[in-house]
Amino acid sequence: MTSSENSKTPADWRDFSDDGLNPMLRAARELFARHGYHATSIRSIAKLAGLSVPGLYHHYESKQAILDALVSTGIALMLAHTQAADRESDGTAIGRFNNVIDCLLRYHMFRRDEAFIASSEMRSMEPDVRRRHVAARDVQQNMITDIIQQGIAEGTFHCRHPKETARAVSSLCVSVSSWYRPDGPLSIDTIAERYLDIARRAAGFRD
Amino acid sequence: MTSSENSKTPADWRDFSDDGLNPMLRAARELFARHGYHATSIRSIAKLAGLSVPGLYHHYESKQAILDALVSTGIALMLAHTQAADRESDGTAIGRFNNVIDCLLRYHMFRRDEAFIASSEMRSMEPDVRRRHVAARDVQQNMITDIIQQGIAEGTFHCRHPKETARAVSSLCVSVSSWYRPDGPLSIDTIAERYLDIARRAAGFRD
Amino acid sequence: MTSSENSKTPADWRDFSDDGLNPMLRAARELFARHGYHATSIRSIAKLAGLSVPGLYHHYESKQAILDALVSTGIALMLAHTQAADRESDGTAIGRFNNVIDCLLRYHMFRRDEAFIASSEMRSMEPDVRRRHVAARDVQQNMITDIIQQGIAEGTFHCRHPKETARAVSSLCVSVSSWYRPDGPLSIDTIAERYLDIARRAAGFRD
Amino acid sequence: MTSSENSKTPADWRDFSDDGLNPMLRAARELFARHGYHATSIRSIAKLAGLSVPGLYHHYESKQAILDALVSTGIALMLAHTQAADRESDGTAIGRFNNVIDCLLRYHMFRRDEAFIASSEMRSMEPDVRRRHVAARDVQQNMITDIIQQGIAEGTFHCRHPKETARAVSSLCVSVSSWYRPDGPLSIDTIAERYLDIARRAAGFRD
DNA sequence: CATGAATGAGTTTTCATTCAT
DNA sequence: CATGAATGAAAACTCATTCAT
Repeated sequence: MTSSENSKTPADWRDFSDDGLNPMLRAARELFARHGYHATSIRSIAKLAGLSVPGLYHHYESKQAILDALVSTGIALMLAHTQAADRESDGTAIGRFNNVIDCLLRYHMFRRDEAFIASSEMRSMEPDVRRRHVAARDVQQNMITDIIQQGIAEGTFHCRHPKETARAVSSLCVSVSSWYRPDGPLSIDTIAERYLDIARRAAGFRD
Repeated sequence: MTSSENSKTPADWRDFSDDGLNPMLRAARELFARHGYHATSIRSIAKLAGLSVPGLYHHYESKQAILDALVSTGIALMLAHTQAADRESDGTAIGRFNNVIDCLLRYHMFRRDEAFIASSEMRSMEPDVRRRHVAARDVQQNMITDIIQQGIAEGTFHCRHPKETARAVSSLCVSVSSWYRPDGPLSIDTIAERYLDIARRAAGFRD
Repeated sequence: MTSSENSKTPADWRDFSDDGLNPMLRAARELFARHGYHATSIRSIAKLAGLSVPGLYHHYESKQAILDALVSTGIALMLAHTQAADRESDGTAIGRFNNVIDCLLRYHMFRRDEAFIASSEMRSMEPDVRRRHVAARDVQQNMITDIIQQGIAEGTFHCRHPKETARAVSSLCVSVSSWYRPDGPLSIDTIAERYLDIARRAAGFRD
Repeated sequence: MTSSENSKTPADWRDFSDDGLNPMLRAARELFARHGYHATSIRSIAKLAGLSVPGLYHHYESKQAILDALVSTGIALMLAHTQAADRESDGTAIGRFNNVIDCLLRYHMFRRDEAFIASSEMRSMEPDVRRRHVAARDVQQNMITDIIQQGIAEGTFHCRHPKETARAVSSLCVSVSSWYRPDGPLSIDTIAERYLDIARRAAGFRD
């Protein structure tokens, strides 16, 4: 249920090519993203995954467990990659910011569907599951707050409300997953570059 | 079904106090926002609205019609207010930007639930309904793009990609509706001020 | 609710031109004939009749009462006409047969819908209503049995089972209402002539 | 869902003893015949068949599908038997007529309910289903027309309008299903004999 | 008689889930 | 793991009918 790449350091934090999902989670991802959790039936997931309904239940004990697994892998992947991006930066606030936000933007494009589900189906999660994912998201947000605060201390970022700014920057990255289409006019590289620029300005960066 | 404030110029574009919704739409708003469209039953809407299921059907011919009515009034309200905010500005790019984004932020807090539903339940809308709302959202987005382009021409805004920037600014405002809580630590005025600041920087404003 | 022509002797037993139905019964007739009693809603009857639902209830206390009224008028009309046809015959078995069956065939074409409903919606009638209509149908059937028995006595009809034969002849007439269409290739006169011929032979008439 | 007897030549065209229907179709047959399609609920069918509503849906995808299956088997059975009866005749018009009409009469008594439903619920069938059954009925009618025309050519049948006559004869057989009761005073054999006699005369047979 | 609002009881259908094989 | 059968609960929606105005 968990691909090896998710748990520890990824070889390259810019690379999201192997999605490491089994056919069931892949099916669920497609359907949850297209129709939403509640509008997706277990039968349709099983069908798209190419197995029977009891076959699906053999792997996941409930529909909720599928959502959980899907979002868990997604968030773990996001954290592992952004943490690697952070570690591999030059350690300055702007270096960290560039790496982490670039990574976050890429994640929300390469893994558009997981990312979209993680943010749009919070309401559909049972309390426990929800709490875990909210906590994971907070870790991500704190990472950005921390970077901005470091930048303020270093004098390269100029903003008065690091927490609000971090949330705004985070929202910006997340929002990309709701409109990005692989067949759109701009490449992931181009979008990442432009949005990183916008994020940097939003955070009050001046060189 | 349509409050007088929605159709024409609102008396004060900063004022969203009268929601003008009937008990049925109010119930639907609460439930759609809390659980999502598909997780909300007609029964529960009727119950919360204080009438029977057929009583509800007497007013709205389907669940979809309720969603449509709710989102329609919401978007009409948003457009009417932001357009008033635009008209009542000093006409400079920064004046327009300040007014429109301030208005948009306030809308997404005062009418958090309608706004959230409008953005999160796009998938749940039938093609026709969806098309209408996508079109309305585009009008809003174009207004921001136009302002930013004017700012570039006037030399007060410095950004290379007005369309992307407008989308980012718009996303920022929308995202507020997904975390704002009336009982949170910051007032609407404070949040609006801080986010407007962030948005201005994101758009490359320099005075 | 009852047209004057139905109650007593009709001026001409061959003439079914004035249907004497009010708009409500006319609407019910069309809809019951096309979709069946249970598949027809009170709302659709009211709509087609051009009045409101409570308006319809002002005239008929229930959907069942509408069916009753419709079938009652139909059967009364049928009986009045066939009895007139019988009275106006020359009194011989063949004379009576010719008149009565001709009349019956015409009724089932001119009043195709009422006739069809009367036979197809027996199951939809409440016990009391049903009993009354079954009784009325029996009167009609007995009239034919009586004629055939007279014919046997007179030596013009040759059949061993007058009751079965009467039922067969009656069924033949009723069945016309299930396929006859005013815009079909044959005129009512032609069909009446041909079917009367068949009926006469079925009853064992020899001249 | 399909009994072996329906598809090909029945061992004995006079034998309709094995109805080959599963409990669901048997329940539907009873209820459709007694109350009509629209007055019968899926719940009542499931209950009479001894299973739950979703259990019923596991086998038939809709109420319409049940009607279709029921009428399809019925008509297939009728055609298979009458065609066998035709084949096993001596090939003369009167031999064919005797066999086919005898068979048809027996079918409409032994399978009174299916036969009655097939003719009374045409209106309740969706266009496609309806078309298929109308076509099947036409095959049956054409068989009779063909026999009568052969009889005219052979000089044993004397009638001027073979098509109308065939329809009348067919109607006669069908009508039996609407009044025959197994516990009535006459046996199937007796009724078949008497009605065949009437039908022969109606068709203008003279030996 | 029209209008508008309302409702209890019902409809067909689908859901997530289970279990025997 | 697949198949086939099954189910309680609930979904959206419609019905005939009523009543105040």
